[in-house]
Amino acid sequence: MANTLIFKDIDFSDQVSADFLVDVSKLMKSQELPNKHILHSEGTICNYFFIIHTGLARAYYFKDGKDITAHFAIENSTITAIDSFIQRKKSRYNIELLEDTTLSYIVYDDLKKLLDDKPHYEKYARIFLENIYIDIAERIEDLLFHSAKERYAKLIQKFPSLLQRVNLGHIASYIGITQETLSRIRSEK
Amino acid sequence: MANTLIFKDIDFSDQVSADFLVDVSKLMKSQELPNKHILHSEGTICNYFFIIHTGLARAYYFKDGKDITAHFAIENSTITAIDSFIQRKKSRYNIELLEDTTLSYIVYDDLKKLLDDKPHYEKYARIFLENIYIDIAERIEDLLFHSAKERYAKLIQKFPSLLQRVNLGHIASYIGITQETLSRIRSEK
DNA sequence: CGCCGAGTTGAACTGAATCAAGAAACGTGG
DNA sequence: CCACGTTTCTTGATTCAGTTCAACTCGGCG
Repeated sequence: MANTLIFKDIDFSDQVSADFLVDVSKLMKSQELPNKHILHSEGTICNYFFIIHTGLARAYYFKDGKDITAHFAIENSTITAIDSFIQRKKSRYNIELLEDTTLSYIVYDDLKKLLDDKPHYEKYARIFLENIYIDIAERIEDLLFHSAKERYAKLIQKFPSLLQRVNLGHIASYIGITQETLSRIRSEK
Repeated sequence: MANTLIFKDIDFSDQVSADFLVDVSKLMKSQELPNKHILHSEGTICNYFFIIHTGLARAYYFKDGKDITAHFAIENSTITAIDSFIQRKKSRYNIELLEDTTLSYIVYDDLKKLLDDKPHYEKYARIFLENIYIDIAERIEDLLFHSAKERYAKLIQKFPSLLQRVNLGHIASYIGITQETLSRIRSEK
């Protein structure tokens, strides 16, 4: 059943009750969208929480004119303009598809209503946030203590397919280095 | 009333209902503890969530033998070994007091029981995590795009008192630079 | 008085950025 | 299916921020 896979990427589904999955599923809509499709544009409030079933998306923003990737979402991963989705204010992120993609999404107001109606579901929102918090804390340590080469190696280990599917420039900005440096790292091994 | 200040540091109290604060307060215990007191030691599971009323604490860990500060908690701030408190596994963090401190704490099991008994309180746990997530995401951007000098300036702006109260070595490791570099930054202005 | 932790300063080194120029791959229209 | 322009990737030379290692200063405090 596809629903049980919804949160696979965040090791979440095993912590979620069946009734929650059923209720969420009812609110979710599916779509197939082509490569390069824009899921969200900066400067607007993001009202969608996306789950990628097949394909690939990335969240990015512009820093001093440079395109910086903040997040990749591969199969069975989630993506949203998290700043905006949480804080209900204009987002600095854009989200685009990097491949033809099938995805589901839930609308913020529907999710909010569900959580208001069934407050015991808040627990799962909490667990989701706990998980992404632990993830992001790991990334900080990565940036503080690992060299460009190590960060690249870790990324590829975690998402082996990314290298074949994504521009080097996007990977480079994701791990906080320039494309030239990434190119050199790749060539030396 | 002290309770309404509990979560001041995370801009949280305005989002919390009075009944939640009352219930939490009942579970909290207060203590006065001296400078250098160890609140938590690495390798153990952390069962406490601390709120600093007066004084100062820091969470730190050892990386290649070096003492790295991960978090400071000043007045009205919260601190715990977040990895352990969330995941219920041994922590890599130590938490120590840097000044004589008065604090309150809540025990994990009590908090869990409260959330189980009154699931609608989960909402506040969620909001707390949303807030610290946004904070930590900001720190990532800081590390990616700001120079040592800029990171130092931002920290001092955010916590002006820290400079007078904390060793330079702790501040340096918190912003991801060596003590020598921090010393040079400080001398040049 | 002498020690000790904390902070400073200097010199050499290094990982990665920047700038610039080519090479390869890609896709779009004829 | 080829040709051409655009985007992506590589390579080289130079520069720079920050590290490392080492020595030195300063202010307390037993």
